[in-house]
Formats: sequence, C-alpha cells, structure tokens
Amino acid sequence: MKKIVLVDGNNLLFRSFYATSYQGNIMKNSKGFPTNALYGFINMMNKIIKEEKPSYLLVAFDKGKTFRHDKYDDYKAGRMAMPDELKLQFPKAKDVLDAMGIKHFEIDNYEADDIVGTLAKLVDIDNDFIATIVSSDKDLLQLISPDVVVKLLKQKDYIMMTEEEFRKIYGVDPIKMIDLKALMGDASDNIPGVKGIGEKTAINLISKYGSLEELYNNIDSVGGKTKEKLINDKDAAFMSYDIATIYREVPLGFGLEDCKYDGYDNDKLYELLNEFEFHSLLKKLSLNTGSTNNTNLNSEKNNIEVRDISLFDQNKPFSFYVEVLGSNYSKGRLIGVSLYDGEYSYFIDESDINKYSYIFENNIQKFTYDLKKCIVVLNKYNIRINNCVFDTMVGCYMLDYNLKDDLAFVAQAFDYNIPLYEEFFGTEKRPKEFSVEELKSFCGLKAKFIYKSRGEIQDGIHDFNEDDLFYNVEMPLINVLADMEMTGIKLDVSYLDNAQAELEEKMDLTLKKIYSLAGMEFNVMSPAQLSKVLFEVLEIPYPKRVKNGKYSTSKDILDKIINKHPIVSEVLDYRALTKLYTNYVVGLKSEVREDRRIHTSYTQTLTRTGRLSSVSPNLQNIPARDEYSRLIRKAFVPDPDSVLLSSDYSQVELRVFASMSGEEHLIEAFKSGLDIHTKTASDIYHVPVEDVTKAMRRTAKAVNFGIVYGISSFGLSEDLGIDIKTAKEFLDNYLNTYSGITEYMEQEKKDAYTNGFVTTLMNRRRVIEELKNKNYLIRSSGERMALNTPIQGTAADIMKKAMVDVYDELIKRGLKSKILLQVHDEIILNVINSELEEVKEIVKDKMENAFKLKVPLEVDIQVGNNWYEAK
DNA sequence: CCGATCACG
DNA sequence: ACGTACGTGATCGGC
Repeated sequence: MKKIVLVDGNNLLFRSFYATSYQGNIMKNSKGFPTNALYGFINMMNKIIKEEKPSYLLVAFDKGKTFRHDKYDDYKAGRMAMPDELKLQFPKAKDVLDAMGIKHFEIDNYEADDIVGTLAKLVDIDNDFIATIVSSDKDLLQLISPDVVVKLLKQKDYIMMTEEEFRKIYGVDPIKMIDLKALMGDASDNIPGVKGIGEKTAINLISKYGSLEELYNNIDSVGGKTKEKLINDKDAAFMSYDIATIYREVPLGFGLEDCKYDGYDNDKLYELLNEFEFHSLLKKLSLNTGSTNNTNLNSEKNNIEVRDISLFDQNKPFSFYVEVLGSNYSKGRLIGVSLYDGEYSYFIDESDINKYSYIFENNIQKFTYDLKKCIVVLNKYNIRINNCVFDTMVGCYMLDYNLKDDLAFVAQAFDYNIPLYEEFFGTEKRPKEFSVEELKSFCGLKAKFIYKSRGEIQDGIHDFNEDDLFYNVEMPLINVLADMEMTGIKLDVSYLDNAQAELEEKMDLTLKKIYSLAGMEFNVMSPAQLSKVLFEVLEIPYPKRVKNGKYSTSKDILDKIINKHPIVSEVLDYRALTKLYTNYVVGLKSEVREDRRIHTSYTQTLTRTGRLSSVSPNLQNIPARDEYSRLIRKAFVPDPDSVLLSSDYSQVELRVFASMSGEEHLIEAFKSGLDIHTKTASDIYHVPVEDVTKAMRRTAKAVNFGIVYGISSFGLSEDLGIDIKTAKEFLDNYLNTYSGITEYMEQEKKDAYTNGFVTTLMNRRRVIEELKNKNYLIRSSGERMALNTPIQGTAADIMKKAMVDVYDELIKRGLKSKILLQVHDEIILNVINSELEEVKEIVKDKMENAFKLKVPLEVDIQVGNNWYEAK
C-alpha cells in the first residue's frame, strides 16, 4: 500500500502567519524580510514527514480565482485579502519545498482544495493508494472516504478524522459536510449559510432529511422559527452549497505517481534556512554543509538509553523528573520518576517509589525541573528531597524565557525534540496508549534534558548578575511555597453554607426586580442581551462613543448611567452578587479538600514582572474593597489555639519608585512618616498638611498610583472622572514639584530602548519586545511596561526575600507558626497563640529589613480569629 | 475556545 | 491623530 499526504499549502501558510504574529509584530530576518509564516510552515512540514512517514507527498496552492465561483466573487473577496507580509512569503515557501524535495502544484483558476479533492478522488479509484489530507479547514472533511483520512489541525495537536470518526461526531456521511456548511456557514471562509443556524441545528436537519435538497423539498414539515430562517435564507443556503463544494475534476496534468517523496537537497535547504536566519532549525535538522544526511530530527540529543534502576550508581550527581498525570500536580496521580546520571537514564515506577526513597533523601547533588511540584508530590509518599540545588524551570524564568508549564516547550528552545505532554499522554477525554518502554524513554529524555541544560542556564544566570536573586531568593523560596501549599488554610464551610443561602435569596429578589423594571425576562449575565435591554428597549442614552458597533456594559459604563434608570443599579447589584456567589462561595467550597483546608498552588514562573500567581483556587483575589463582599474573608480561619496574622507592606511600590528615581522631595515625604498621599497633596498644592482636603488627597493618591503604572493624562482623567486638560494640569504640577521624576523616567525609557530589556533592583530581567514594534500604541505600551516592571518587580523581589527570611527564622527558632498565603504585598500566617509576640517581631523585622532602600520599608500587622478580622 | 467582565495587588 | 494606565485568574455567554 502506498501512502500519499496531501497538504493544503495556502491553509498551512495562513495559519502559520497568524499563529506567529503577535499584535502585528512579525518575525523578520536582519534584512527585514518577513519570515514568520515560513518558520511555522517548515516546522509543520517536518512534523508531517516525521509523523506520517509518507512515500508520496504533495502541497497544493491556490492560483488565481476559481472561475466556478465567478458569480459569488463578493463572497470570495473577503477571504482573498492577504497582507503583503504574507504574500511575500509564498514564493519562498515554494523554494523551501523544492529544497525539501516536496512536490507542489498550483493550477490556473483552481484553489488548493480543488487540487487536493481531485487527487483524493484518484486515491479512491486507485487500489494501491491511501491518503492523509492535512489542513485546519473543516470543509475538506467532505473528501473523507475509506481510503482518505483528514488530519484536522487544531491550535495545538490535531484530530485524525476517519470515516468512522466523522460519523461519530456529525452523525452523517462525510460528503454531507457540504450540506452542513450550506446551513451553518463558515465565517472564516466567507460562507454565509442560513442566519441563526449553527452546527447543532444543521446536524439535526441533515441527519433527518438526508440533504439540503430534501430539506427544502419538505420544508413544510419543519417547525417554528427554524422554518422561517430557512425560507428567508434559501438563496444563501444554495449559494453556500456551491461555494462549499470542492471541485474534483481539475485537469491536473499529473498523477499520483508524480508526487514521490525522496528526501531533500541539503545544500539548497541550508542556503534558504540561512537566508531566513532560522538557526535553531538549522541545528534541529542536523544539517551541515557537507553532509548528505537525509534523516532529520535525529541528533544525539534525542537519544536515550534506559537502564534498570538496580544499576543506578547513587554516588554521582543526577537529575530527576517527576511525571504526574493531569494538569494540576497537587491533585494528579504520580506515574513515576526518571533519573539521569550523565550517561544513562533510569525509571522508578510509582509502585516502587518508597523502595527507592533513599535516592532522593541522600546528600548527593540533584537537579530537576519544577522542584516545588516534586516536593509536593513526593511528600504524599513521605519522601523528602534533600540537596536539590538547581531547578531549571525557575532558572529559565530568570533568563526570561517565555515559559509554558510543559518542559517540552523549553526543550525546544534548546533544540531538544521532546514530545509535548499532550502529544504523549493525549487529553483526559482521549488518552493515548503507550508502552512501558515508550514511557521510560519519554521521561528519561526529560531527565536528560534537565541534566544537559543546567550548565547553560547556570551560566546565563551568572552573566545576567542574577546569582544572588536565584540562589538566595528564588531557590530557597521554592521550599517556602511548597510548605505553604502543603499546609493550606482552614475554611469554615458552614459559614459559607449560610452565605450561600443568603445570596441565593438576594439574587432571586434582585433578578425579579430587574425583570419587572425591564418589562421582560432576559439573561442579565449576557452582555449582548443586557445592552439590548438597556440601550434599545429602555432607550437609555449610551454615555460614550460607540466602539465597533457594540455597546459595552462594563461597570464603568453602567456607573455613568446609574441615575438614568433604576434598573442600572439593580444590574450592578446582581452582577456583584453572582460574582460573589459563583466565584467566592460555590467556587471556594468546591476547592476544599478532605482536610477541610484549601491548598492553592503558586506559580513561580509565570508573571513577566516577578510576582507570584495563585491558582486552583486563586487566593490572591479574595474580595477586600467592598465591605459586604469582604465578609467572605470570615470563612478563612486559623488552626486550633491559633490566630491569623496579616502583615502587609505599606506603599511598597511607591517607596521603591521614590528610591529608584532618587527624587529627593519624594524620599523626604516618606521619611517624614506622614500619610504619603496627604503629604503629596500638601506638596503639589503648596498648602500645609493640615489644610489638605479629602478631594486633594484623592487626587494626589490617583497621581501616585498613575506614576507607578507609567502615567498618561488620559488614564488619570478616566480614573478621577475629570477632563483630560485638568488631569494634565495635576500631572504637570506633580512633575514640577517632584522635579527629578521626569528625568528618571526618560532615562529608564532610553535604557530600555538601548538594551531591549529592563531590570529590577535585584537584577531580575524582563525583555520588552514591544519597544521594537512599529505600531505606536504597542510601543507606548512597551514604554509603560519599561517604567512599571522595575517597580512592580522590585517590590516582588523584596517580598520574596522577606518570605524566605521569615520562614528561615521561624524554623531556626523551632516555632510552629507558619506562613499560609501571600497576596503580593501581604503575607498571612497561622500563629500559635503562645508564639504571637515573638512571631510579630520576627515578621516585622524580616519584612522591614528584607532590602535596603533609600526610604524605610514599613509594615502593618493585624491579628484576628479570621482573615476578615486580621485586616 | 475566545472575549467580556470583574475580583485582587 | 491616534486611544490609553501595570500585573494576575475564574466564570460566563456565545460562537
């Protein structure tokens, strides 16, 4: 049996282009030639060859418009529109295919899918051939047959669509895809379809009537609104049918045998990849000028020899990787642990883990990826990890890699070809099968990658002057966070049960009021329906310019019209109530574990500024501003014989800013010990502190915040609800009073442009690509990042250092009190009653002295019988 | 699966 | 003339 792979080249290039262009920022070589689509395209072709191993391969392209569709030109026009930067890459893609030895065809007046369709027909007729079609366009599913399958590309990964699979999903034969499209349309392909009919209805109708034709022949037996819709758009439906039908009688002038694939021309490909400056691809393809190697992606890096664990030499440093099934390690199931000693890999199955616990507990140096995960997972087996000195995940974070949680993503940057987690295990719904041997190699490769990449990451950290931050803050912090996650915080569930009942009552009442005020029932939570009711039915005037034809129903818009109609405040109430209900009552309750505690997970390697983030659940956004919502905090309670202690930094970010900018008056303001916003107001209004009014303080506070975010007079005016001119006056006044600020900000921006990155006081680094963007808005946003990141990031550095110091001191003194939570500038501890005074002192001391600024750091400590009281 | 919305610092 | 504050996560509706 001969296998041919048919690729829709236009589809693939389009996809690659949009997948790799970020906010209009397009990857180019040093000559300015756009290469982003090519990059994705080449990777994809390699992947196809690797996965499908075809002996025949063809890529089809569109050429000119398709004459069959002349009468529908308008509809085709939309999809023909192609940015110049993409157009330029098409001829190059064809050069690449030539170099790769891949046949490609285009035929005057036909589209790629017509060529593919015609070839698929030949495959159906020919007894020797089977075919795989590659595309993300569902339209091609109509070509499926016993001999033809479609590899339907998804965002990542793909679905293999066979005849059987198609029937399972759509309930009809693949050829009926045309009838389905005729009804449901396809926005991305400019097929109009019948308005108001989606996939579900389309499938129902076609499986009932068999075809579009039969459906309209029996239109009278269709009920209600659907019938109306069908009659209204009958012409559109039949036109859509024509557009969706792939033409399968293209005069090709060649046959299946002409698509033979025999591997690539080394020199030509090398030349092209060099021209595009795809250095990583050059390496990945193991291309050398002289070599005639024809097996790509097969470098030494991706080889692994797995030995039996009994042969493991426990006297050598080694790397290990903990493989957990499921997306959340704290709930997932341990599969096993792979080890790598520099030469060989070993695998410990979950069932044997306690037998080999000494491997983790001995004093030999270890390296891993995501140490926190390892600690938390192995803790369930009562195994402690000793002397793990390097976490390459946190290491990469220091180098500002764009990390995904999967090690395989990072491995790509190092030219390792490790399958992604989903590629190996599949999804929860569709798990993939694998042998024990495959599993051992897969995990072994990860351990090997950890071992091999450590040196380079270590050097990178050193070169960026991040040694202190990494070894003395981030690495020790892993233990602190692991401990916090494992400890969790106790929740008073019965309190939440009561809150739930109360909220249900209030929501019901509010909803009824809204319906009666509107004179109709509708889904209040749907922005589309709500805006219709507010701005069309009730005719409340929209307070802002209408953007792209859509009314926003966001809080700030509703606040502006709150006095225009009584329904508005009810809607706002209803939203607040449902948020509280779903997110903070039902949501929190569902996260309570058997020990009646909530165990959040902190992500140490996600934010671009250095902050932590908290997930499952997010405990960094528990209500605090609104008094009623804030009562949720009463559900967070201490252990027996303990209290909760909350300690938060006062105005850290502004203090950091004062210190970094060196602005003397601002530094003085902090040294004075006065309320900073009052003092600022006094300075900019030139009045004594006693004469500062509430309004003056409010303005000063808004400007102080604005400064931290990389201020604009527009943003300030929005925040204060004043016009831009007045806002600008405030701002100018502020900048004149604190005259060192402007110079500092200009310098910071200039450095950011020169270096392409910014740093915090502890040398944490953030690369800002946006500064290179030619779009003014994106560049401005980059400038604000350049101003904000050093401030937010330094504040984060300080808190991390403080947490490590507090944790160490508690351990050192043998105290039983524990850190439970961190909320950016606040930490929450469970404090044993008898330890209260001592812990207060420790926390205050360690936090205030975590880092030396030009202004003092101040913390506020409060204590209570729940989180609400401790604040 | 994405955008809108809104919770936090 | 442009249209705008920095950093997160969870949920919902609607495609």
